[in-house]
Amino acid sequence: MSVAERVRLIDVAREAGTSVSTVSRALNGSDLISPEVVAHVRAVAGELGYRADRRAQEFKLGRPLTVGVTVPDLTNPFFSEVLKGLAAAARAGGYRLLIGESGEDPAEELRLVEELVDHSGALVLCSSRLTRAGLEKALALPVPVVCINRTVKNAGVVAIDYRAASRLLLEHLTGLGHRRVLYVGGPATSWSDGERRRTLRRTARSLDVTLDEIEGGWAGHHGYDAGPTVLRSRATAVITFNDLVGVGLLSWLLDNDVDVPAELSVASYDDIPIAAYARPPLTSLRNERAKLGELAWRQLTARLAGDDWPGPDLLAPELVVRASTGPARRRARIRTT
Amino acid sequence: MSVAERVRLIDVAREAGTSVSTVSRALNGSDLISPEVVAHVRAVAGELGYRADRRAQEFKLGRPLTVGVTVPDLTNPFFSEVLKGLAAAARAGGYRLLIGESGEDPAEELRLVEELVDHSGALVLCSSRLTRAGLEKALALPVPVVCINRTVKNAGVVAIDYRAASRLLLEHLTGLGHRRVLYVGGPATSWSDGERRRTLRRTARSLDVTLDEIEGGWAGHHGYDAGPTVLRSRATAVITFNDLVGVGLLSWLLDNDVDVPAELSVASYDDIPIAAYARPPLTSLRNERAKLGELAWRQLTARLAGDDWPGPDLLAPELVVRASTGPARRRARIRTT
DNA sequence: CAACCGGATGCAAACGATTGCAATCGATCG
DNA sequence: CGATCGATTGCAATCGTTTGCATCCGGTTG
Repeated sequence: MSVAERVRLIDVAREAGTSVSTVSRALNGSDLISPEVVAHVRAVAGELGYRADRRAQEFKLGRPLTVGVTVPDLTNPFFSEVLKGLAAAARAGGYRLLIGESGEDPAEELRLVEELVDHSGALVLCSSRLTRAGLEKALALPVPVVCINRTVKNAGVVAIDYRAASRLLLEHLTGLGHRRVLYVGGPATSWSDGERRRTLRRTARSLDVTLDEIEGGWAGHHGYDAGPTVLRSRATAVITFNDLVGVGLLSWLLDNDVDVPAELSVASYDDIPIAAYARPPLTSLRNERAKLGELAWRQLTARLAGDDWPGPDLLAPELVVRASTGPARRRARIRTT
Repeated sequence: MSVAERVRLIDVAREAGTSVSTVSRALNGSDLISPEVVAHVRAVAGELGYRADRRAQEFKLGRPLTVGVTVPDLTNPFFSEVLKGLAAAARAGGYRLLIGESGEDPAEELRLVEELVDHSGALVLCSSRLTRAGLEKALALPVPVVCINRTVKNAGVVAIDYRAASRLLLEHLTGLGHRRVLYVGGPATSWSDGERRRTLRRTARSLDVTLDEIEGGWAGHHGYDAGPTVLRSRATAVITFNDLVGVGLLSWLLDNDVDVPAELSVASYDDIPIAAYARPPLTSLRNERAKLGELAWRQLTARLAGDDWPGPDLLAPELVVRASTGPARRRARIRTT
């Protein structure tokens, strides 16, 4: 049963007693063919279980119906949801998604891009970790490129408005009386980490808040491992690169009897589902990730239609306040671990 | 810059002063061509930035270098990690992955399968939610199909050994003195939920444990929403369909001052990363998800090489005991919420 | 009645790559 | 010195589909 012979156009033509051109036109809904013939051909095709060979089709038509996408990490819900939105939009437009995961590695991402471009008519780079030089190379490829969460010239750009995001976070914290805040950073290759730092610094200055920064990463264990350093710092509130890091940090703090938020407030970016189920539930910045994917598709279709790139789309986030942030207090004691 | 003209084989041939056949052979490493010509052609191709048109290549070769995969939900880390393993293995074999998400919907999955098969030379159905009839249809398609976490005839099968899994869980709980256990189920369309139930019942019987079952789902909120029902039950331990549900349930229990594990033990399947960061950390069954993907690829290559399907691959899980399970106690009180 | 017309259909040429086979060349051998 | 041989290279067919153009047909018109 499995691995049967493929039915081709010519088989349908023979069975229907017509030529391949007629069959092709009938199936593709050309108005050059008489209705009876169309009906007959359709019937025969259905009977024989004909399915067009998409490879031959795409080859002949020359225009690939596939969009290549890269993400740093498939297991991060942020990226999965962007993909969800993008996939839905692309599918509605008759396109398919070829997904590649770079594993947070710029070199691997470049390899991936070169591979994907051979199969796709367009490229979407989600939170690209490429170096500047790598990005140049990608943009020189003979297909349109959209970047999600990375601004770049001569490409489509869809990003979260980190300026607004950082302002929301810091205003929330200063409103609670915090004057000293620690940022636990993300991967050095991440453009959005850079943006978070830049906008946090700038906003901190304007709000007269002292901002400290340490290195972190993108996953739960990065947050957990940052625990001791966080505890030693003199900040009364912590902002983490994303919720995974935030949840990891919370876990360490609870393991070490630090009362959140009484002793230390924690807040983060992204608001992925587990943020709500963390202990204590994590204050975070909600963003419409699926919409990022949708907008990327919109930019792409505009470009594929021959227009110039529209301007960058910026998505404003929304602060979801939960129990992990509270009024600033004097730190109970300086501990060492 | 963007959207430049494609360089074709004939352009390289012209520039190099040879024929297309020579160029093709030179680039593909045929030993029929003299080394100097190979070097020259390679140089010219590089200079011109030639990249083979994969559509033409695949078309001509007839064998698609793409594998279609369906998953119910991209945001579930379980599936992402299976994809990771599969993608890595496929890539190493020179294949690409076309990924489709069904959104836990059997009808959508069927549409997806029919779409993917047109673009792929093989199909991997990950935790397929297809109905029996739908699955029959998929298996009748002219490509080999591998099912992950679903057993079926005339297809490759890779699955987690739920019999062993359920035994590990229940033995752990009975070892702690639990005699009445509640299972919070998953989606009705899930084969693996059925397996979990079946093996739990069977093992419960042999261990003389009373097993109750309620309906649940696949996501955190399903666990959270099950909270009241769980609390009303007379069980001293709960097993949830997966960690997302488990974490959601834990969150509800903590919100409602139920002491875990003193009053109620909670354990689960899958051991995704957040299980370790939950409060309390969740006892769960670790499985090698990436390996599931790898094995699926192995089955596929065997089949593509013309062999029969090898037998099913079963992966034994391992119990990771954390703080969410503890000795059974008399329930403090029956509460109503 | 011949010329014409337009709708319906078939013929054949593409698309870009691979590959069996024939052609070419210089060198070797009898 | 001509035949032969092996190593290279080019010619041309091919994959399945789409599509411009020619063809064919019956019916209408002058």
